[in-house]
Amino acid sequence: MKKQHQRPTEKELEILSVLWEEGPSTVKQVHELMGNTTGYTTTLKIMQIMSEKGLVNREKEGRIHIYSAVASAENTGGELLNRLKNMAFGGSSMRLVMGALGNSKSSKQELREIREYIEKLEKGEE
Amino acid sequence: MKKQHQRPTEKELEILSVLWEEGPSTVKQVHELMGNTTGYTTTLKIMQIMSEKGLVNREKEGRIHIYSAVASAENTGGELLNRLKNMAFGGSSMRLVMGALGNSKSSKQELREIREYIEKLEKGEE
DNA sequence: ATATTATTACGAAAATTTTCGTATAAGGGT
DNA sequence: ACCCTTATACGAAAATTTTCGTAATAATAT
Repeated sequence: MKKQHQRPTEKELEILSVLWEEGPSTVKQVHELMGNTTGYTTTLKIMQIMSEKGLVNREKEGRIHIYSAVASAENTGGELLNRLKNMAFGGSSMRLVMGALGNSKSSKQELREIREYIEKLEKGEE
Repeated sequence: MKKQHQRPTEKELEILSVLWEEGPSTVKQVHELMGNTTGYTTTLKIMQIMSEKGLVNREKEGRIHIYSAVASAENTGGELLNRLKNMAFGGSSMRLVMGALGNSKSSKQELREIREYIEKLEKGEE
């Protein structure tokens, strides 16, 4: 049995990012959305590898393949966040949130939504 | 002039993590805190490379070297968070915070602190 | 002074990731 | 049928990162 949950590499994360945003896509679509910065076969190859690793699913549709992310952005992102929390913020959610909101100035609107979300969490847990 | 702000690699981040936590340290200290999972010279080598890259400072203290992180955990972590926000959460701070607080259950105490921090942000910005 | 130990320097092997070139195959158009 | 375009397969080069072995050097102990 293959090892589950391996961390995506840099390029793999880029590709996952497109798949999360766009939903199931062909190599061509992904490649174009990444800005054609590398050769087509490079994107293809990495997506093939991702398929072998189990990071993406692959459906044959006629003569082309449609790829889709196996893990959700929330799950994969959550794991990466968790790791980053431990690496850079001493495991503190507080410090991580400060790091996330401190630099990039968020809109008042956005801040209110986040606060409301946290209030909901506070009520939810006893 | 060297390119500023290059992203640390996996291992480099591990080492930075120790330096942020412990403050300026020797190779030996870092190596032990990382759990001796690889040879001593591996840790040494990577720290030397980090020094060349400008990721760490290096002070000669007698015959040993003391390394310290150049960028703060907040800065480096903030950049990585930003990248992750774009890659996995469509650039939304809201979704990122949800990802951070959603999985790992935070204490009421922690949640209150975070909420108060956000309230402060909300007041601070016009 | 000599041996032992601790620390750094350095080069290069090993492992991983990224990139590309070329070949093969399938469709579509003429 | 024949050519042209599009898509995949595959191997291997190139680039990057990680790991280690060995040597040099300085301090410490005997």
